[in-house]
Amino acid sequence: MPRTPICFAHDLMHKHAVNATVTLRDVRSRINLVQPPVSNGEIDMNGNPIADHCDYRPTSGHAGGQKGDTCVERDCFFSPASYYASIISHLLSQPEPNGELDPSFLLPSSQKTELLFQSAGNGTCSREASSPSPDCGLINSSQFHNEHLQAKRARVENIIRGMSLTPNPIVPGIQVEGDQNHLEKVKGSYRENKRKQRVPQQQSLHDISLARAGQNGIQVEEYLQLKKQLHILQQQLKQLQERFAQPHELNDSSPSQGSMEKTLGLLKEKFGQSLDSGSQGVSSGYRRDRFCRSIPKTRGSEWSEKGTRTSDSHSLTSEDRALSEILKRELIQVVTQAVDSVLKQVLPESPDPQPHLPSSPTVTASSTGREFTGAAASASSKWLPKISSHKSTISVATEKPPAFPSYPIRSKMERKPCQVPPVNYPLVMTSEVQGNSIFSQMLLCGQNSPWGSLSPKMVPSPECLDRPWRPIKLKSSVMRHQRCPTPYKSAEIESLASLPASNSELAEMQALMDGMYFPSIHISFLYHQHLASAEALTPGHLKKAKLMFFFSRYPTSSLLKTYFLDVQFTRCITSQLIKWFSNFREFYYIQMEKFARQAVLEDLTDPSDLIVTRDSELFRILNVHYNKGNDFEVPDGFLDVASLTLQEFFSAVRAGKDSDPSWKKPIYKIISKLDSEIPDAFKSSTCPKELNQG
DNA sequence: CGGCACCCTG
DNA sequence: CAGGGTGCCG
Repeated sequence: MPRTPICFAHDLMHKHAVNATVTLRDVRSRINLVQPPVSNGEIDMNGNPIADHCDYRPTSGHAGGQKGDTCVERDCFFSPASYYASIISHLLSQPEPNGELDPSFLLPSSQKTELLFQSAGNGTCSREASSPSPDCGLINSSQFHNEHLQAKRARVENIIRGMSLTPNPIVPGIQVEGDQNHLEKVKGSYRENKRKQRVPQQQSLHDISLARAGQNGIQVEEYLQLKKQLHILQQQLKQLQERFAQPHELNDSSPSQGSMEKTLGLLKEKFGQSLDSGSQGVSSGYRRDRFCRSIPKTRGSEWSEKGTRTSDSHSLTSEDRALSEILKRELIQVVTQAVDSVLKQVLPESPDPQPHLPSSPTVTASSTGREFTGAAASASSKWLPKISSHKSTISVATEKPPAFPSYPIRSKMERKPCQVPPVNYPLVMTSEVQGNSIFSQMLLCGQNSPWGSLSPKMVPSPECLDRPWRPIKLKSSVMRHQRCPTPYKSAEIESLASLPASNSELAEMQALMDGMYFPSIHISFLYHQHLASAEALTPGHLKKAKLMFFFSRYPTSSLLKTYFLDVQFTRCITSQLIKWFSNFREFYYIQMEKFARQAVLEDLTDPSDLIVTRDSELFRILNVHYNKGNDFEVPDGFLDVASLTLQEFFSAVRAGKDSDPSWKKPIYKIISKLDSEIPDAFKSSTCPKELNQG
């Protein structure tokens, strides 16, 4: 019987839920035209008419033909051209040796949207509003705090000594010259760094915040105050960086008093000088040099997590490395927290979970499984920040290729350009932290659990919950998005550094520094955190793994390591995680086989009739298994993989291949190639907010 | 041999 | 979901 040829375009599909959705939906629609659908007799789930501009072609030879590994054809063209033109141009500009697509270019990821947005802005980073009056930071606070510093010196020495063996800290890199020792290391991640450091990002936060401030009627002073705080934080970050860098530079000799003196002198210098942006070249040349020198050695390792983890470790013990990593994360976390705090205040009217989608059709996940009109934004919306774009057309297209001409999304999806902050990144903090003085709060934290509360990688394991220094709850998944650079990276902070600091803020900074200088508490705390995080996998990890299964059926152990950063991977833990996924697959394949056999019994002939939709029983079973509570929106890509799996099983069973004891292996091989990229949000232990609720 | 995947069992 | 067994692979 003549079949409708199908174009699966799987290389796009399985990596990009949105695209895949369109393709399969389209396919399904066509199938529905040819013959009634298997289960539910309605038309296309979206109620859309059948688009007819996809050039279908026979694909996988299900009906007995031999099937290659790829099993799909890859050419599928839609209109309008605007979207696909960009795809094509991307393809042309991104020659991949293996012919694989860059998974990032279709997904409506934060990165993409952000790129769009950034390209919409102008590229300058200096703004008048960022250069307020430079005369409010002239207090000589070294005098003010001299005694205090003296008193702290011993402790500072102590921590410096303690950190003398720690590897290179993380510092937002700016330049790499002038440090041959670390040049090689930096090279590896330089590309990524460059990408993260792009000026437009600074621009975006800056302008956006400014625009918001103005729009919302927030007083300029208030805004500037916040910026000042950011500035202070940044200064403190620099101090930390230098503090890390110094022991490294002097690692031949003992962490000397000289190092200490330098650091303290630096501190004094900063406190004692205006931080006038315009004139910092003179007064801060020394600092800047030092800062920049410290960058190459510090930047390389953690901001690009992959592959560099071990690069800085020749002479370090694993414990030192672990401590270093933890410290690095804390730094990132603090910056993130500060930015969140500022944004929260600058954007006070956006506590609404989806404030910039007021009339968006993406509002609900379909509990019934039936597609909602906003399916476009559904697939990744929970995980990837939606940063609106001036070019709403492209933004929409990114989220869903306009393969459905009648899709009424465009007008509804338009957003105000100023509504940029990615609200899908929770800005959830306790009220304490939301207070105006985040530094005081940080200090406050420091008394019990300095920084520990900010650890992004701590899963609240039972042991942790009982710790006296139990962290205040602070969630921010802004951090650690390797492939989704948020607009709030250190570059932004840097851009705000041209602000003068007030006396009180300097005092706060001092206090903060003091808080950080409790070495004994601090170090032991970090070690405890580290050890605690290593012990076992928790139910939260299991749930996370299950959700990850929607994206990856065959994760490698190395991939798992990158997504379970709060787990210290022993052989046992690794095996357990691997085993989990093995169990997941087992259940998955059992269901697939079951339904495939059922379809065979029902005398279905065309494998392509077997489409797993959200309202199919098979999906329901899978969803219950992997997504109990239905609090995570299953990506469409999973439906596609499930459909293909089902079809493969169906074809095999129908062809009688199941008489072969190893008849499933070819299917496994096929499915194993359909893993898609797991959203970066999973890298954060706080990422899927659903995980923390359950 | 270790690591991994699959299978079977409880 | 974990344990244990088997088989494959580098």
